[in-house]
Amino acid sequence: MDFSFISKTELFIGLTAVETEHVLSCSQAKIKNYQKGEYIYHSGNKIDTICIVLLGGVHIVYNDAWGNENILNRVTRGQMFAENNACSDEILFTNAVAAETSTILFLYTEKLLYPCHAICAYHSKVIRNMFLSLGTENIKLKRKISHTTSRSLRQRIISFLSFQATEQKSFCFKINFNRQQLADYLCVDRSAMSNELSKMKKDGLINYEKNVFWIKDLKVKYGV
Amino acid sequence: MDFSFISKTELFIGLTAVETEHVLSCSQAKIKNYQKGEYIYHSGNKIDTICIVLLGGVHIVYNDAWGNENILNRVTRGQMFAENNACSDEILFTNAVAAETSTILFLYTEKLLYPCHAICAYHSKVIRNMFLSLGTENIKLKRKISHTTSRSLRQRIISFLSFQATEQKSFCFKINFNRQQLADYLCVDRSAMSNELSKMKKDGLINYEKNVFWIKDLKVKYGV
DNA sequence: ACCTTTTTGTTGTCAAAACAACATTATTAT
DNA sequence: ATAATAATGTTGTTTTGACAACAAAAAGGT
Repeated sequence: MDFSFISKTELFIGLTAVETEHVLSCSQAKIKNYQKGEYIYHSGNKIDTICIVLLGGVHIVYNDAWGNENILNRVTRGQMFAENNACSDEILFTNAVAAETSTILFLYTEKLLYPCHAICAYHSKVIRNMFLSLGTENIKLKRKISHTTSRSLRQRIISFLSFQATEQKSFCFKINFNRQQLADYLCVDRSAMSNELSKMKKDGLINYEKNVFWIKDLKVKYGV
Repeated sequence: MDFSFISKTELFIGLTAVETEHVLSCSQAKIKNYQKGEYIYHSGNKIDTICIVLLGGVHIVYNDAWGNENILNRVTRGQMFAENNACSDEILFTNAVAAETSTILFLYTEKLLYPCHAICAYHSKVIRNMFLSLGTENIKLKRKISHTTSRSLRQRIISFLSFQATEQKSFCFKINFNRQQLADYLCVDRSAMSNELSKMKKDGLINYEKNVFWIKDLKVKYGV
């Protein structure tokens, strides 16, 4: 393992190669190789490791429930990914796919971020709480951004509903927003949104009754 | 200080009142009282403390460069605020104002989140890096959301330019996006944005030349 | 200097979505 | 049960901003 290189990445800045090696060994870091196209993680799952690209490149890919694909980001050598999910208990809403033959370093949050010698157990718990808080909030913010970047009202709704389906692991699910709250969340007008929902129902894309929604028309592939 | 209460807040979950007291004393936590309307922090500054509301309530307020005010959030008893800025080196883009007579607990990030006994100094550095990373990302995400929640193109531009002015502490500043990048960031069409910029120039709100912008006409309110 | 490519600005058209106003259906209280 | 209130759906009008197509200016290369 190239500790010198790793010690220059964002997470290990300030540590020497030797110190980095020490941390990695006591954190049970793991390395794995991926062929182009192989999945590193899948949307809908939870993870407990931070990932760093040692070789190659990774695409962070978003797939909605109707199968539309969108590459959100390309992560290259030295860059970290999945760190927010690794710090929270939220499910992933993207897939990570090797864009080419790649080597990925996996670091267990549990080992890496919570001091190994529990000298100051109180602090350790506070640190844990804080990471959980920041990580979780980050995920929620990213999710909101991903649901509101589309310029079209229908796409925003699709994005939101797709996530609900993923989260609840079912194409039939209940949402916790009322219409006004959902409109606010998606940054759109309530009546326009209601109208668009009607149209989507007419078009056979979805069905709903009150706050229960069904995603239909799934001839199109879903989530791989 | 009501350690029992504090031990039930997000940051101290899992700690007993006694453990919480221990952490707070070794973290040099400070308490301060505020009258209604007093500022707890100001937009444009940096902070090194996490804040928790012990009594009263706090408004997180956003002011754009033209003076329009917008209450983004109300933080009540037991809730934490400013934690992301405290974990990053980014400037605040909101003000925190006491909504009523309030008591605020200030916790130094430095003392609180980096273990007091430097038994495992390597880990300590990694933790620091990780907090910096998560906190900074958080701020950037929030900033983007705040610039894109407005439904109007002009308001989005105003929001973005206002922040630039705050960040660069000047009503004349250079932006690091080209037009296409800015449009992507604000989730709008480039040509529509260019057009709106022209109109804003005609309306005397701003002036610009290439990537240098001036905010003008600071008396006029907009978009009320 | 010249040509090529990229970036930015301008204009007109059109569709999408905001907005307004009201109808209908739930929900809650009395 | 009935009235009152809130939430949701529907329709028509108006406005905004996306989109397309092109012009002008700037940047980069030879």
